[in-house]
Amino acid sequence: MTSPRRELRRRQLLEAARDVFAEKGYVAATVDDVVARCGVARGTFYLYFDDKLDVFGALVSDFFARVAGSIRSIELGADAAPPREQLRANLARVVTLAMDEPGMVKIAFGTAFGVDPALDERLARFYAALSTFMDETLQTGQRLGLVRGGDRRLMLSIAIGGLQQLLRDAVDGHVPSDEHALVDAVMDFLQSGLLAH
Amino acid sequence: MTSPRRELRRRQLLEAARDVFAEKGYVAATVDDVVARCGVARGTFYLYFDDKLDVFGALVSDFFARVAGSIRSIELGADAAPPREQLRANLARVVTLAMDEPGMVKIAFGTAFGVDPALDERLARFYAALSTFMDETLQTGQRLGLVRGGDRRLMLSIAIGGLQQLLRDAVDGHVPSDEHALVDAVMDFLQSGLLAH
Amino acid sequence: MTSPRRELRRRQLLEAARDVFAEKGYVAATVDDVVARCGVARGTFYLYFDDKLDVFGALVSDFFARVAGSIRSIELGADAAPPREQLRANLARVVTLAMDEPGMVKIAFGTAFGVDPALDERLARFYAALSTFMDETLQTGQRLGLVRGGDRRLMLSIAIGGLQQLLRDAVDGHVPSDEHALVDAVMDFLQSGLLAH
Amino acid sequence: MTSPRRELRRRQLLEAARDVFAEKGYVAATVDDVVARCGVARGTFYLYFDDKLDVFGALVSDFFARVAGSIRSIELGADAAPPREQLRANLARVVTLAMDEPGMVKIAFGTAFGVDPALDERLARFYAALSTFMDETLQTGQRLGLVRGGDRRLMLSIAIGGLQQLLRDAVDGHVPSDEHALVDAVMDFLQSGLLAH
DNA sequence: CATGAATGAGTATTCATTCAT
DNA sequence: AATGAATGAATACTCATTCAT
Repeated sequence: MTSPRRELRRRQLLEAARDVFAEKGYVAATVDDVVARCGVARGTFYLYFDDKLDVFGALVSDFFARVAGSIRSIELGADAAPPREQLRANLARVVTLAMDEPGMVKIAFGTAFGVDPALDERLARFYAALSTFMDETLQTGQRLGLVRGGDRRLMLSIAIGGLQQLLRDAVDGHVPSDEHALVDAVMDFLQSGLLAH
Repeated sequence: MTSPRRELRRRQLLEAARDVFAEKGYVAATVDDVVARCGVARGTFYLYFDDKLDVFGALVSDFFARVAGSIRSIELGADAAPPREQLRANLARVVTLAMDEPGMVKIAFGTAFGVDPALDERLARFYAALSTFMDETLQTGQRLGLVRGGDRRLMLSIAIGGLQQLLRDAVDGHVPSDEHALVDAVMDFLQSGLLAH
Repeated sequence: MTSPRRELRRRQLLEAARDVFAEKGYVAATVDDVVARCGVARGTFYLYFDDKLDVFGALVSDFFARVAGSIRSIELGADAAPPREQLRANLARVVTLAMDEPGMVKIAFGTAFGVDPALDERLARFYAALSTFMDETLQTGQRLGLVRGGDRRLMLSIAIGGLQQLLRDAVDGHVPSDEHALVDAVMDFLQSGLLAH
Repeated sequence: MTSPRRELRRRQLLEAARDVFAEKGYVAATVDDVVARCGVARGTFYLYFDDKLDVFGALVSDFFARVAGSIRSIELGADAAPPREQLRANLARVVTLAMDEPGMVKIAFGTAFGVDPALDERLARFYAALSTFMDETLQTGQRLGLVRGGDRRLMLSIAIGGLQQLLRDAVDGHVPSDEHALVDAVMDFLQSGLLAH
């Protein structure tokens, strides 16, 4: 059904779209840009995707899936690593993934609402899924006394926003993109905040 | 030069633009939407602004100025309030401002990059200014031992990103928008991070 | 509200559209053709009409209204002309109208179903209105003994189809377009059919 | 030359095309629709037909041939049936054919002019052929005193248009499609027109 | 000051047709 | 014979901006 040739072309288009979106943003990017980068004709694009939003969705949903897939549940067994180490390892995987896919970081975290209602809905779904997932994690953490008390929604909003911005800035070269340093910075923030004690 | 009448009309247009941008986003918003909301003709818009980007710039630069203006330097004199209280007071003023101008929060923090190179540059300038301003504050804080050590750019990226997201979520109704609760949440984060001790 | 200038331009566009539709048919006609014939820019068209279908609708509904408006009810008063004369006069007015607007005859009677669902609906509404109107007339005629008995729907289908085709052929030059001859031909058909007695 | 297998496939494609054209109209119908209904690949279509217009032509010319073939010349021999009966029999055969092929009625009588110049020409040729054929019949009828006098082109235009419309309406369900009733309606019209005597 | 008619560049999308496999 | 991937011409529609009145 999906011949290897077809699969290859699809992948080519996805990569081209990713690069174009990352460079010019979703709105400014044209289907023409994408096919030109692929060296195929305009119509070819529509053999693989319904429209511009469809590629965007494919790109973002795949990226979010990989992000989610890189996060492991914190194990509490006697022979498991300390929770804080597991958390750091999760963070490290996410950071690595992000640094490996700078384009996707720009796309997934830099595409604003309000451009296209259909796009909005799509992004909202992704964020909601991510949020729910993280909320459950946090809830468990609180129950186990690993996470301090407080309104989880507020804590999450700040934490996710902070991580997003850090990754975005790293990708844009505004802050150093050394993975270890990034992970440390986040861990420090999560452990101690910003102020001296 | 600027008759009061002219000033009034300009302000009307600015408010209309703010509302339209907040509702539909910069890209989807049309000059037509703006003038329709004002009850003036298409051409009138161009008597007050160079183009669409010009209103956007006026809106955002004014907002950033007000944000910056609401922040007071931390005083260390013997009869000054404790630094932490001053920090909280600053935060409170920013949060109040943001909750008073939900539209501007959406616009300033929710406008996508990549829509228009000129717009990108404009937004980048504002963020750079904000970042520089905060960096100086942080630097002072570190020198005085009020802020823990660490790479300030990383710390700032996380803190600013976290605050932005929190304000955005509050404005969008994703998290409760009680000002006191928001301030507390940020203060807690700055003081203790997320993890239990 | 509708300035005379605006009204003029609208009329120009309507006439251009009518000519283009008549020459190339609804499908083959492009908005470009229409504006080119008017010497205005592409966008101007959309200041006056929602889209291609909108002009078509305006054209056809106006034409049907004029056709309907040219038909007078048959008067039966003592001092009224004989019904057959009144019928002939009605027919003559319709034929005159049609010969004055050959383009509209082509458009109204030569645009097929199946091109565009929205178009279909529009045409169907017009035909339904015409049919209802004629049916009532026929019903009255039967009651008064002026029209022979029989299934009115079938009689109408044949009569309307016959008249339509005659007008179309006259407009296309397939049959002579002398108005008097056309009226006579239809009257003869209505009175005696085709076969000798 | 034409293997039975090839012939079979061709027939499949023709029927699929007929159904698709009847459902969506010539313009809206796509080659894709046709091959999809056949379960063959896009390219296969072009192994049997030059292009879209070619199938249309094959369909319509075949249908017109069958219509023409169902009409017998009026015999005048002493032992022949009365001419009026022969006329009715011809009519009955045409109506039966039409009701057996509702799709073809829609296609042949319901395809718009102006879609494609080549298609226009093709349809015009068919109508011209039908018209010539009928004209000769009518001429004979007039010579024999079976048909009343008058301009044959006008009479034909009305009669053909009336029959076409009746068949179309029957096929579309706008009028009852009982074959006997349809034939009677046409015969009545040909014999007596519409008005009472 | 204000108007609003006019402009025209810019883009997503469809689909008949070809051709290498 | 058959496939189906690829082509690319063709078109409707939007909207920021200008300018004559």
